[in-house]
Amino acid sequence: MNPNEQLELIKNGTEEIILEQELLKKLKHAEKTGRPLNIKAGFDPTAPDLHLGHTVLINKLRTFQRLGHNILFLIGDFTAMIGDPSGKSQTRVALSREQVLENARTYKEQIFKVLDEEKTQLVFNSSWMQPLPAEDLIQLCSHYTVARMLERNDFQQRYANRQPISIHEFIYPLIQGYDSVQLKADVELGGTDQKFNLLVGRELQRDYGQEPQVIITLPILEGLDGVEKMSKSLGNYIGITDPANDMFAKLMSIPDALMLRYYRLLTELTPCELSKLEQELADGGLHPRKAKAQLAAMIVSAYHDQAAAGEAEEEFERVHRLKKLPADIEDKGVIKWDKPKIWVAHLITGVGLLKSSSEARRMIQQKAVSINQALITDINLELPSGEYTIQVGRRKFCKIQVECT
RNA sequence: GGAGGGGUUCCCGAGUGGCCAAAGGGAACAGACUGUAAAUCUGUCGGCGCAGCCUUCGGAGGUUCGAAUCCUCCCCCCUCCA
Repeated sequence: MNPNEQLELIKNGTEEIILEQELLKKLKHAEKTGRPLNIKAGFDPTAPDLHLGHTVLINKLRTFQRLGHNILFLIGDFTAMIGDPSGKSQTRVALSREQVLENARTYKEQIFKVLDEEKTQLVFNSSWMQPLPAEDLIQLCSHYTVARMLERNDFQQRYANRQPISIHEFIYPLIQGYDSVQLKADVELGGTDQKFNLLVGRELQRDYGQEPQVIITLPILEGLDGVEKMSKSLGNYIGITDPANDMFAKLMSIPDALMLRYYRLLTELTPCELSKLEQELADGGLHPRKAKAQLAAMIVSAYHDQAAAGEAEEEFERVHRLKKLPADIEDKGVIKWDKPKIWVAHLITGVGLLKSSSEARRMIQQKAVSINQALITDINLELPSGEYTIQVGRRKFCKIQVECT
């Protein structure tokens, strides 16, 4: 593929490329010399559960990989000790060597669902940061000023709002930039919230006498709520190792307004196909529910397979549209009770569907509890020995055998 | 070193002696409706076999008939000045 075509493909779905001309130049140079570009992307080893939000970037890495470039998947095990201060500021605990390696292993398992293992280089920034003498670190710090650091949006805001900023947080962008120097990165990818850090890399490379990297920022994917960015800590994520049924159901629960964005960022639809889809949705030719199910099926197929996607869709239909019991209900085994009858609330908590009998009481009052498909209305209901299928709300089910004595 | 601000139920945040299990918002959960766990509306949202009782407002004491609110000591966080 010629450099111009490559550029088009790379551009699709990106937020910003700094600078596009430089990228084109690099692509041309790579083609001429046969030396592939070094494509860098850094990940924090503290969060080894990858979710769809991460895949926006990983998919872009795959694009580069398919174009024959060299992927440097950087695990920021050294920087993890600082914890990226971008956005929220929560001091993180330093990880042990063992934990880092363990997390790295988990990363590998996950990223190679998307990337080609053979062609991906996994690097750790501790390998050059650990041995770096203090003098050199100080020297590194001299390349940047406090005023310039404070240009970064979140630092600026925190400073203005009298929120604390620790000195070591200033070092984070510097190290990230220094990683680019070490790796001689030609391109670095990151989320839009990484823009500042990525730019520091350019400046440092220049200072260290290298050709500055091109930076490509990618949109931050919103989570299931459609507002906050997808993250594990906010609980609004879809993990790429989620079971097919969960993945499908979670995708069905995104707000309609988010659908096209998910299509654009998470599937391989071309811009042309996307606009066609948008058109169909707008003129009512395509039902939003169908469009969403199709999206869900596409994504589940990518991380599981087509058969799993089909089954997940059937299951979803069964439980949520037809409101029938799911195909597989967890069997909780036997519960023994030393009285002739058991109170429903105790049964529900005993089986672990709810945490307290107060909660069970409320759920019953809200008409959310059924036993053997019959709605429970009496809060004082007591049950004798027998087998029961309990349902609380739409999503919690279990089977239990009760033995009263 | 000096001055000031603050720690409230999952989160943000009100409350400065009783009407406070604690406003409001968010999250979450449930119900209705539907096109789906979209959207919208309504409700719930510490525990307890619950019209009652018990435990909560950084920690420990104290004042009071009564404290998240007042006093004492302690712990933690932040800002400004130097």
